Amino acid sequence: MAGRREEKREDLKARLIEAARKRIAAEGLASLRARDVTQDAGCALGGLYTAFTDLDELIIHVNSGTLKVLEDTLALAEVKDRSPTDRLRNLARGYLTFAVTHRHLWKALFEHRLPEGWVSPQWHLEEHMFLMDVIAEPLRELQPAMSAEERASRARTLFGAVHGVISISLEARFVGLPMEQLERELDEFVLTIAAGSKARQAE
Amino acid sequence: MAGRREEKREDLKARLIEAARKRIAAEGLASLRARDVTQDAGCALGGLYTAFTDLDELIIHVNSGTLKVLEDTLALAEVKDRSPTDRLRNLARGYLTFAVTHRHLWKALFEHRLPEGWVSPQWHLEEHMFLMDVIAEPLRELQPAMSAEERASRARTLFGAVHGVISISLEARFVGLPMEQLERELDEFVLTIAAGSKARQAE
DNA sequence: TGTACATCAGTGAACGCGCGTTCACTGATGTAC
DNA sequence: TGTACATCAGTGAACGCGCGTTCACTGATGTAC
Repeated sequence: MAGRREEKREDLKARLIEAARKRIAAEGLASLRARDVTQDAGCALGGLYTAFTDLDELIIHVNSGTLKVLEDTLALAEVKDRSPTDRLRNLARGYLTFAVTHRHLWKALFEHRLPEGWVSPQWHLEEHMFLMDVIAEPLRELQPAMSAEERASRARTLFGAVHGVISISLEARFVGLPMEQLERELDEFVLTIAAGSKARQAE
Repeated sequence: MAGRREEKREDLKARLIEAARKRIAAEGLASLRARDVTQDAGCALGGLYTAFTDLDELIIHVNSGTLKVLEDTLALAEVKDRSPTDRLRNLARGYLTFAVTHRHLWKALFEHRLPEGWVSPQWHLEEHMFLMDVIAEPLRELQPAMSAEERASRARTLFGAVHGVISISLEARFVGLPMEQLERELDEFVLTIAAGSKARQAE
């Protein structure tokens, strides 16, 4: 049983990540405190620094988990045998659903900034790629003539636009009614873009 | 000369706002420190609290000024006698130019959060409205049948989309090439939306 | 399997510091005569 | 215009506290025989 130590270590890491995840989900990234997390995880304050180098590294692990959940949500939304336009619409809807149901975790993905001069580890940067790939996929069908590079660029634009529309709506204090209207607005928005792309491609 | 005191007071306020503006422009909102600002403004630390209730109020005044500059930039970009589509494109370009040339001040508009439970004063909230009005204006020509309410909603969506596209591009670390390509991408994006809107309206 | 020693994960009190805000003081502006 | 007093803007040292991180210690896990 050579792995008793490593086993405990992994368990502690997992508990810390889970505790941080819950805290962020409940109160937002800005309210995350090392003391709260370690208490929830059932270890001493210093324990955090035996499992991770610092709080930022812990947050990166939480964000990593959030991206995986997002990935699953979008995979569910994608339904292979639909038209590319339908698939883009479903991706946008899936993203909206995700943003609404995991509001704080979703915001944490964009709010977290490393201290000046630090960069996220490569493995985490790569996790962001899949999002772009998922969007680029229906685009290929919509505009087969487009180069992979252009498509990547277009995917980023499209993501930025959808993200922006959703952010600005969820940011607005007056919550309550929108959701349904927001979904309609978003649908129309994505359909317009998709139709525009198709029309241009047909020229 | 009954105004000597008030005059000095206004002067101090102006110096503090200007100092804070420069600091934010140079280093970003997150690095703003009361000590730096008061030193730059040539007053004692406590002086800030005779002119403003706290640092947040000072930041609101900086943001207010930033919105005015944005307003001017967009007014210049608007050129009344063009087609509504051209005007929308120019607005988007103007917004991009503004974001690029006043990167940190622009970001500060969105980064600044009041402490839990506080709200911006009404006069500042109203300053945000003009942006939506400016966008809604060309939309009216594009879709005369649309209700004012729908138009407002659509203007917000459009703003969110353009803002999102620009944000995600400027956020990406690899600065350098984009700008021109970003402008082209943005142009095409806005034209697609405008064309889509027009097509739908014609149905 | 049992004993003696070595290692190192985990502890939590203490450190350290950044930074917004306060407050007793003072000197410039305003008022009264 | 000049003098005596009152006010209050502005000063800056001190406060206070939140909070991430460290570090001397200890007890559980691992190793050697």
